[in-house]
Amino acid sequence: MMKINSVEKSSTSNVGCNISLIQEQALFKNVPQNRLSWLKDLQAKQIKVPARSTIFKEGKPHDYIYTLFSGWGIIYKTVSNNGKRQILRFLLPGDLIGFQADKANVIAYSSATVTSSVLCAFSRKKFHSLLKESPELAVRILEMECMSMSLCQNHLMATGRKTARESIAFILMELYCRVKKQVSDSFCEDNNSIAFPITQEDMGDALGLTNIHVNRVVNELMREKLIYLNKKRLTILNEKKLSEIAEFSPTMIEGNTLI
Amino acid sequence: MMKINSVEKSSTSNVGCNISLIQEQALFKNVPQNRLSWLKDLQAKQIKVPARSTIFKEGKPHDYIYTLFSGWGIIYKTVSNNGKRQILRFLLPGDLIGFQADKANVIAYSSATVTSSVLCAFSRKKFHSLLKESPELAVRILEMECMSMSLCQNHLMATGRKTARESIAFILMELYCRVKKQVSDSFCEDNNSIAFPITQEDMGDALGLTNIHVNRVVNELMREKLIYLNKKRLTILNEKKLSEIAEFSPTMIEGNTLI
DNA sequence: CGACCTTTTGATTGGCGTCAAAATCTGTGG
DNA sequence: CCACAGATTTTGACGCCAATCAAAAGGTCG
Repeated sequence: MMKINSVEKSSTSNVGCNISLIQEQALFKNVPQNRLSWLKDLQAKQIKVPARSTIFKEGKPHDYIYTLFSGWGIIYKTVSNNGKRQILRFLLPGDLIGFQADKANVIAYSSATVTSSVLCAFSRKKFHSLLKESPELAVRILEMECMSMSLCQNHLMATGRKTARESIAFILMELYCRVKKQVSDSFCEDNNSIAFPITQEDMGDALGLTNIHVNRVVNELMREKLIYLNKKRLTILNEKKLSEIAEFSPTMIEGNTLI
Repeated sequence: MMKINSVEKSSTSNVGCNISLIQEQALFKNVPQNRLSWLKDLQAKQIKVPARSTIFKEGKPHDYIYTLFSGWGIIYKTVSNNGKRQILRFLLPGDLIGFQADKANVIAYSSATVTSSVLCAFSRKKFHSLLKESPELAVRILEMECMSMSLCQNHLMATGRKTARESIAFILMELYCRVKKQVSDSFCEDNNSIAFPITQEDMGDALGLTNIHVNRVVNELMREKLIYLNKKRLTILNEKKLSEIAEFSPTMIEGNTLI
């Protein structure tokens, strides 16, 4: 599995606040137009970040929260006594990054990009003060955090009580469906296929397995003609069978609206 | 590990709405007095439930959400092809139960009591409509869900990337500190000791281990004089050493206030 | 083209599961 | 208050899934 080795580069090109840009974000789906004027104060900035670079590090204070505009990312924690990495979640466009933090703005996990990505950064302080003013925003964040919680619980279930074969089938189906739902770019115009930029080592670090064992299982699934995975592209050849092995259902990634 | 076997009993004694009772709840910590009048509409009911009984079942619609007044509980999921159980979280007094649900009020996990317990039930529908009216409540729920998310992420880290010894040390420390923080009854007046009603099978089902292996590791920790676990009581004999093994820090269970 | 990722294959090891059964604890009813 | 049934803990023998170690092959990008 991946041991600690962090890349520290980030080319930031600030674009300033742009309401129409902000409105596109899943985050502000239910916030009424007249409430969006508040967002000027957030001084949102667009940031372009290269692949495999750190967004923030666990244990350090960090004054921004982000939404992912384009690209893939991860949040993860590191076991300090042996350097092993646990990926907590794969981030896709529209996802919120780094909302949870303690009183000193310290985040308990790290975040990094997988592909080159575009982030939208918000001041945490201003974001928090906005929560008071806009119940819609608070509820919207709550909806998103509930979705993240479900992902985390299913992930825990896979890691704790499923075999390598079952849990690998599970994240493949989960990521496939999340991409189909959240991303609508040229990468996924094929019918049963998505761009799949994560490595087998990433998959192992998400599921508590080694890249070597992930490789053996992935090849087994390919020999059985359930999937085809090659050159950063995943094709689901037998969605029904794979879902059965995984005990995956698309309802698992449907969010809920609270208001 | 525990395979599916559910007890279905619940002696409900409704007490009706009681504002002073509601105010005591962690849930309403920051909600101003004048906003609490809304809560009359929630028609909160107190329910006394015996040990080891089901509160709700995964996959079924359920119209109430709860706070745990007294006692211990769990939320869990079941792998349907083999009946294995994954405990997602141990519930302690003050915890919110069953907030996440889909559009049809279906909850993705089950909940059960460990000890005999007192719950406070709220109508989900009325609770949701209250979210609109009271930003304080929405933010308070958000704070609680962020805390739950942290617990889930640490739990995933333990299950995915820690050894049995490390992850068992971890949940012992986590539960010990959570009880010390959340519970202030006669059960925990001893200095390094708490009432600890869960079985070794429960611990295994939380960490993806068998009760047999949990037993071997627990006895190893006892031989090393790090803990003493007997008759549903846990004593931490060497908190420093145990925390090191677990990579546990009390900051992990400190929540944050957003407003 | 060369350095570094990432994937792949093989051999071996070990942590934890499985199976089986005894010992101990706990709660309940007579 | 004791007796008994079921739950929980404990012990031992054995097996297997996935880790580890090692190294080659294939990809990717500056």
